[in-house]
Amino acid sequence: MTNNEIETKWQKKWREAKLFESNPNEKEKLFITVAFPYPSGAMHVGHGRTYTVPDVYARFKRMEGYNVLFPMAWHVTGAPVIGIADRIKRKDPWTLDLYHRVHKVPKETLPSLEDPINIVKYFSNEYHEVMDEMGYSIDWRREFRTIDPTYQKFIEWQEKKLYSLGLIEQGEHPVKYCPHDENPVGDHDLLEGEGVGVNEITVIKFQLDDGRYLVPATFRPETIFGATNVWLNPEVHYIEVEVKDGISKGDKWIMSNDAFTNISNQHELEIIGDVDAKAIIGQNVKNPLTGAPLPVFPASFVDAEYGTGVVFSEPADAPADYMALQDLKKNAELLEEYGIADIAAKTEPIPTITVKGYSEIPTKDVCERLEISNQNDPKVQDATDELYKIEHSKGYVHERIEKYGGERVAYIKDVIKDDMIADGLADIIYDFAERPVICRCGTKCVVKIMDDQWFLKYGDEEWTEKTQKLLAQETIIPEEIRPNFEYYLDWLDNWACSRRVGLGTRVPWDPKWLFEPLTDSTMYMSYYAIAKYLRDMDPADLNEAFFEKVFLNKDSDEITVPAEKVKEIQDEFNYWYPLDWRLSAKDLVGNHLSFLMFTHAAVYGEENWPKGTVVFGMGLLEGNKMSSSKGNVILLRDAIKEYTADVVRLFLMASAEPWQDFDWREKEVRGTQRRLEWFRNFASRVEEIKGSKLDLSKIEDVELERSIDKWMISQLNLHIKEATEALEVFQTRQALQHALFLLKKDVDHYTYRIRPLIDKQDPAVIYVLSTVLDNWIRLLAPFTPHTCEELWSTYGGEGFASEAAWPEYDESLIDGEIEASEDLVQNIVKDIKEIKNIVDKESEKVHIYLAPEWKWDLYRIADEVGKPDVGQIIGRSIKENILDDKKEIANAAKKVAREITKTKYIGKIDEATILEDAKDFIEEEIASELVIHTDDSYDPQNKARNAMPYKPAIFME
RNA sequence: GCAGGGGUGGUCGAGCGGUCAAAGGCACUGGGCUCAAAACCCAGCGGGUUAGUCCCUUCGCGGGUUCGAUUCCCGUCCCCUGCACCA
Repeated sequence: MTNNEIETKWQKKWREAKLFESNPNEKEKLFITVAFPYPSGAMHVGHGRTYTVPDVYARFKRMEGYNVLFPMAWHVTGAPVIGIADRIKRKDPWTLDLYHRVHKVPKETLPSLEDPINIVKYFSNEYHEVMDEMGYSIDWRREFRTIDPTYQKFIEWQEKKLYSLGLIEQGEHPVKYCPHDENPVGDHDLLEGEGVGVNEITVIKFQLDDGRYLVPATFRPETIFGATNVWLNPEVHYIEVEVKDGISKGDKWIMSNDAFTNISNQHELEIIGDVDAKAIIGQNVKNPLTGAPLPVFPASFVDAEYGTGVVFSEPADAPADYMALQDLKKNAELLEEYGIADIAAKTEPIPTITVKGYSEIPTKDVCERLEISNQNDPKVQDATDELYKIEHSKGYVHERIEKYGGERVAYIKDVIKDDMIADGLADIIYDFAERPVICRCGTKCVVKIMDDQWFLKYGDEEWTEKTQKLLAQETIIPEEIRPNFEYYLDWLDNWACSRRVGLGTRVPWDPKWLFEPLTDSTMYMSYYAIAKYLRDMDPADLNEAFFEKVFLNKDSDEITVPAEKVKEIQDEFNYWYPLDWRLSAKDLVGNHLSFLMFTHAAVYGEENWPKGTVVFGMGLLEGNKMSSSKGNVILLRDAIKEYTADVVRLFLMASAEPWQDFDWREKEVRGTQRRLEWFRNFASRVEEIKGSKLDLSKIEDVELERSIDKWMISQLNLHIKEATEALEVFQTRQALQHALFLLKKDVDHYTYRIRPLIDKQDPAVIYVLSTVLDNWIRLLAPFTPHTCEELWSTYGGEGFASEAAWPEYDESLIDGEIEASEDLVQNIVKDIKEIKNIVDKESEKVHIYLAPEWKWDLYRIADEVGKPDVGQIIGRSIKENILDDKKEIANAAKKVAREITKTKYIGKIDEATILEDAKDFIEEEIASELVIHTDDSYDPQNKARNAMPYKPAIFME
């Protein structure tokens, strides 16, 4: 049988034994969940890590005696698959290639993915299979998809609950939007413009004499006091529109045709007709705040696509305006064409913002310093950035300006904006911070205002406070990210929770909307707890009254389910809740994980608040970020075929802690594979050494005499202890460091040490190795369950390894003296070898001298003093009279003072016995005869006085 | 910009007041096993020096606290992640 076949065999046995179907019982429960996948593509090794961590923990806890529930389901809600299906339907080559080549969907299956439902079905089925192939200990009876009718009933209840608590309200919101798809778009829907923000821009209304408005858009409403003119670009197509809604209703605005495309998604606008920019240039508009007449001038830097395509000029603080004004004054042809020579000559920057380190006209300083030549010079952007930043943070409104003069820019700009809006002098539009923003369908995106959007009020103060309380009582792993959570909970504002397009559950009180995916996934752990009942029930029975009773114990006569059934379901919920651990990736801290906390805080009492959250890092592939869309992934299924599930699991758990980024490097994976192979070989070697059938359930007890045997048992217990403690807090890497790598090192050392006994069927060796193996199989069972089951059954373990008891360590067997003993032996060997290396002549006999009693006293005293204080050490030693020769004491004390900070003092050890015990080994290692002296009766070269505790003196003859 | 995290040897990555020239892996070097290779085992892996020693340099950079700092404090430079309507 190949290793892959062995794995399949055990998966089948587990399934047949219903090993992971968890029902309430008298044991202590443990409920662990991990963010369920959105199955829009194949599972890769990055996902593998995400789901292996909870599995390892679940298996570990099961072995510790807990009744563990580890469920799984499919988050199929949302819009992305709609877009994917659409692109497959349109035969978009990039998408087809991605799904065929990267996600490995067979060619003949591809056409069926034109239906979004089939995409999520196809991949959730695949996920399920691959999770089985990975050996996950999931209770599949609780599997569901988020569009199952029963789940939708649950979501309806949940959201109505929040609605009734006043935590959902209606409002308006700007979103990135694709006019072609008629749907808001997220970053992953974009061809270009990922991460581009949406900015709010103030539109200031400058009225022409005929009553129409030029409507420049600006980030800097405070510079309105320095406005000298308005710019239009004669090359741009302008139109006149009538505003049909909002605070500017009835206004007639002039803007660029390109701007209209965007703004018409935010305001209801009616096109009146084209406008000839040339006819307006030269006319005057009125500064809405000061009433001053301002001329309209031509400028080429004006971008038709940005804002409104109209710009007001503030040459004192906007470098582009300053340069455009300079350019205009020099351009006789233009001045003549529009008959604006006189007025242009009179137009000068007006000091408006004062900022330390700059003159009254900061643009002049900057443009001259950067040697900007004209308005289309790319350096204009640098100048603008510099001034915007410095004036925003350190600028003040000029003293000459009434009402706002002397105020900080950062503070007053919003005041000025709000004042103008209140007075009907300004309005708001939204635009992208950068362009272009292009949808995957190829259409340019716009900013649209969704005005009957539903919001979850995560900005609500009381709710936030309660959620902070929930967070405070949770265990967060790693603890360092707690401040992140605290920050996010406060920062989160109202969340648009409804969508028009996608898969999902309809808003019960406003069915044209669907709940978006981050909203219908905040409480499903509750659903898991009872899912095994609901799957066979009639959705019609799952009314609000039912859920209120099950989750919140509220009685009602509207419950249609038989009372005893309700009771059973309710009991199960109460058994599993609260959730013990929630696991999810780092990038969900600011939304999903926080939302989960909000929802639980709102709906449940403290007794049902989640108790712990674990946050994951990302996956790298040979040092590069893993990404399906870039094709830079290894599919989990391929990895299993290549290396087996156990190797994949082991590598993922050993290469990094869960919250760190791991790096899938083939070379290291191969190394892991060899390590596991070594472990299997070790098991068979133990049987070989025993010389007869190995039965781990019947290991014969042996009283250990040799130090090295005790040492091995001590190390075993130490590693069990360390691994257990690490695993308790999800440190899978640290746990494996002990449970596999360091233990292996020690076993290597042990077998090396006892190698002359290896084929002598020494009872102690057999006992030690059998005991190691017995514990070791169980220690690794959570990580490499298939291999461990196989070894367990081969070598006589009882029942499933998955159900065996987690190894217990015996603190009393972890023996510092034994450790020190072995160190002593190793150091002697090392020292002798080193001396042999330096002195090139061969020696037949090596004498070693042990430290006399009084030096041990000295060491003890130094340890009591605790710091390298030679005076104090000598003083105390003399007082205790450890030796008559005070000079000797002083000499040794100096040495000890230095040593004491480098050695751990564990008390006196019986060096003579230890060395005698290891004499054969040492002699073989040094290839000489060894003579151990406890006194200096034979000491021709006077070496004995060098002896110190833990460090005998050496004389080579 | 705001917030959070981080800079360790050829490399990945532990350590977070003394036991640290710094765990473990990988790479590399020497040795064993073998006809040979892989695997496996032993040893070395900053520099110099030595009867097992000691010295110098080193944990981004510069200061400080301490008998003692990779570990604590201050400053400084650099890097990564998140900043939303999206799974």
